[in-house]
Amino acid sequence: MISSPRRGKQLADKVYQDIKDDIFEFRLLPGDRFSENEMAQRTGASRTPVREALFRLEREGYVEVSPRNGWQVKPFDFHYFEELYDVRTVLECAAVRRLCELENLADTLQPLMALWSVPEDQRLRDISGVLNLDENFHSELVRTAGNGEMTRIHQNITERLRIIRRLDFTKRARIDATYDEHHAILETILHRWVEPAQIMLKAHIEASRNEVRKITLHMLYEARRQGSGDTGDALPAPTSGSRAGA
Amino acid sequence: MISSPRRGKQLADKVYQDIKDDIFEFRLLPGDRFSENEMAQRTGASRTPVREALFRLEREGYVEVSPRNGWQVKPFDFHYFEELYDVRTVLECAAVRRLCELENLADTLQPLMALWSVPEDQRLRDISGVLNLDENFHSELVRTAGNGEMTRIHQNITERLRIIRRLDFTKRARIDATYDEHHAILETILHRWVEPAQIMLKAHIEASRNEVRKITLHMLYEARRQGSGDTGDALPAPTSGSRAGA
DNA sequence: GCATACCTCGTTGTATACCAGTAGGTATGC
DNA sequence: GCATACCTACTGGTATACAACGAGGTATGC
Repeated sequence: MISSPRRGKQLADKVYQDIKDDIFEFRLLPGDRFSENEMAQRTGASRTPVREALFRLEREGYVEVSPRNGWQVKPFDFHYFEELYDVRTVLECAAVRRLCELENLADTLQPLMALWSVPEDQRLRDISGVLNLDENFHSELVRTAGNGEMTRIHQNITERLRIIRRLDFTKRARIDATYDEHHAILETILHRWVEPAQIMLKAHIEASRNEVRKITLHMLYEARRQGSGDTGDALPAPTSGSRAGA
Repeated sequence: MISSPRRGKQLADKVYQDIKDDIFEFRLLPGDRFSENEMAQRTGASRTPVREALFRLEREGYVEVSPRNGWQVKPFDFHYFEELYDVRTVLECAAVRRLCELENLADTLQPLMALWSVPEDQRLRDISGVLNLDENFHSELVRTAGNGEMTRIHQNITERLRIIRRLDFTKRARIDATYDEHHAILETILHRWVEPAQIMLKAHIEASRNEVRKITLHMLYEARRQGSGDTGDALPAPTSGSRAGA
């Protein structure tokens, strides 16, 4: 059994994924500071693979380094998330246009169609499952459009938004809406109605985005309530108890 | 005199820039292979900063590594460049739409307008100068639209396309056209005519892209003429004399 | 009590030493 | 002559040692 075609960087990759998971699971909180040595101990690796992992995470916008002063998990920047949503919308609308111009549209869209036209009683009900499915829908929409670079960029944005979409605590109410909207969007694309499909997609993303805005306001309120007032649009680590080590 | 606010990673940054320049100036040719030790000698640094630089270049798509088999400059992949052009067009068209919806449009666009409505006798004539200006026009168009993330992504794409746009040997014939088209696009945006402006912009990019296509065909022809026939869409290092070291 | 200067400790940045795996040449058996 | 198996040299991956720099605490002068 060949485990993977490229064996190199096993540790660095593992450390990268570990830290990223820690951030996504909020074991590392936005604002938390740590040093390379701490992280090396925490992950059991040496500084070299840790640094490589951190540099990748830095480029992807999850952490930042001050030259001789340690690292920190980037505080939430909601303005930045808003911008990401905008770019995401632009890319997906472009994908829709491209899809509508495809020759073998029906065949291409068939797999997605199958996923999203299941009868009501066979729909997934659990939140995280639907969240995954939803993410997959949008990714596939772009991927199916056929531009690899656009797919890569969209994937990157999706991942960066995931941390905040995971907070979407009111999602349960929107599960059925999600199924219906996705199905409707696909149908519209199948009819090659470009503008209507784009409008529907925009509205769909906007809905999800409004959830995020609610969370934003809630978190800002919480942060202001218990913290000092100097946190404009950033959410600091709530207490000093959220140490990275241990 | 404070040379720079962040002093860290001086060597790694320098090495990164050096290698990138080598690639852009074709001192390192697409397909060239090299090891980390060679590159360390070549740049005078140790492997650590060299590796950091290479990882960055890898993520940006300029080089690739095979685990225990050395690095190589990524061969030209014209399909990939085509995709980048597509994404670029999508982003810039979105920027145009956003610009047309701006409140203080005239003020915002004023600097660009000043640059591109100079009388004929004051226009730049040298190729590389106009190339820079042209790149700047498109970057500013996006930046002015106000989405930082979109700007960042667009900037990244622009840089990746630069290596091939530098080959645009027929540009001289298009200098006047470039000035005229940029000016016209700006005027159209000022009138808030979204679709016309987008169409003009698309056509403008398409023209530049056709130059690239010509180069593509030419280079493929050259590569096939002197190399073996197994290079589908990749351009290998022409001869074994293009060694990285020395 | 306060400001300032110094010193220490911890941080990242860089260099080097060590490890593991692979490609490719070479020798050997047929 | 050919195929196969081994062996070596070189690769990137990882760990560690060393250097330079900065923040922050502490002591000292006022």
